Amino acid sequence: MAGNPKFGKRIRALREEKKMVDPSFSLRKFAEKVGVSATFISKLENGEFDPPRAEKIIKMAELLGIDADELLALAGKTDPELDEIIRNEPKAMADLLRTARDSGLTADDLDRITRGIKKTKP
Amino acid sequence: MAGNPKFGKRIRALREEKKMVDPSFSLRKFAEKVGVSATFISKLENGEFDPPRAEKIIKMAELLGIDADELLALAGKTDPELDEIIRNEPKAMADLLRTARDSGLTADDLDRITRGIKKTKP
DNA sequence: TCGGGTGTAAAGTATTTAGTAAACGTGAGC
DNA sequence: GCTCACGTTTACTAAATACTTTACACCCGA
Repeated sequence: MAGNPKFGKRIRALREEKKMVDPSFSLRKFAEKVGVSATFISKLENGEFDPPRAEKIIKMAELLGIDADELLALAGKTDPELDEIIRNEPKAMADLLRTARDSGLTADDLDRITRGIKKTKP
Repeated sequence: MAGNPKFGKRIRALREEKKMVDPSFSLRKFAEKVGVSATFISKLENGEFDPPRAEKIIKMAELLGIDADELLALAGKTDPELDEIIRNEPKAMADLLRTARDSGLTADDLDRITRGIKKTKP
């Protein structure tokens, strides 16, 4: 268990912010909502435990009102659902992703492509 | 260890094919090249062991002359490199992938997009 | 007929992952 | 000055992952 300070700090910051307006976001209550022990959240927020599995990170993102994929990325993980999508068309998807990387596509570029797909394939 | 018959059968078929022209593709020699024990390859090919980690699957694909991403998909895995690409732009990438899935894009559709990127972003 | 190479089987194991339970010190409110 | 909720610390651990070692039976050419 190496720990991930960045992830921990992010969770703590968001949770404390939420706790201001909603006291049910104490460490213990939050832990219960996520489905882990209070110890785990404490160590996690202090960067002493590694982030939990994807499923629980997604739950945390939900509770804290942030984007799950961003939080997963911060944890060094990926939504298993995305891997499944890749596995459905491995060669073409892998090619697309590597090309996107090698061409230095920005988030905006990617969004444009996504909108293009939605437009032509309703 | 549940085992994965499809993966195992694929490896065996490809290895035996290779062995026809190159005797250094015996089970033992192949195992050594991949970096695992002969037992492991035997059990793997008989669908009694789960596929090894991505790194070794990629090595197998190399040795057998097939696409690594396809083989990884057959193993129910994804090249960690692809997850890393996603993590670099998590929201936009996740959006793109889910949109591709929901719009039912085929491999050809994906290839067209990839070619489009290469054309406009040299 | 025996040494070497083939694949297979039984049993075990190191490492990693993903956490837990229980006790502890601290301050806030009654 | 008691108690209650807070976050923290110490000390583990269950289960999964990713394999290995050793020994076996079989066949082929010398």
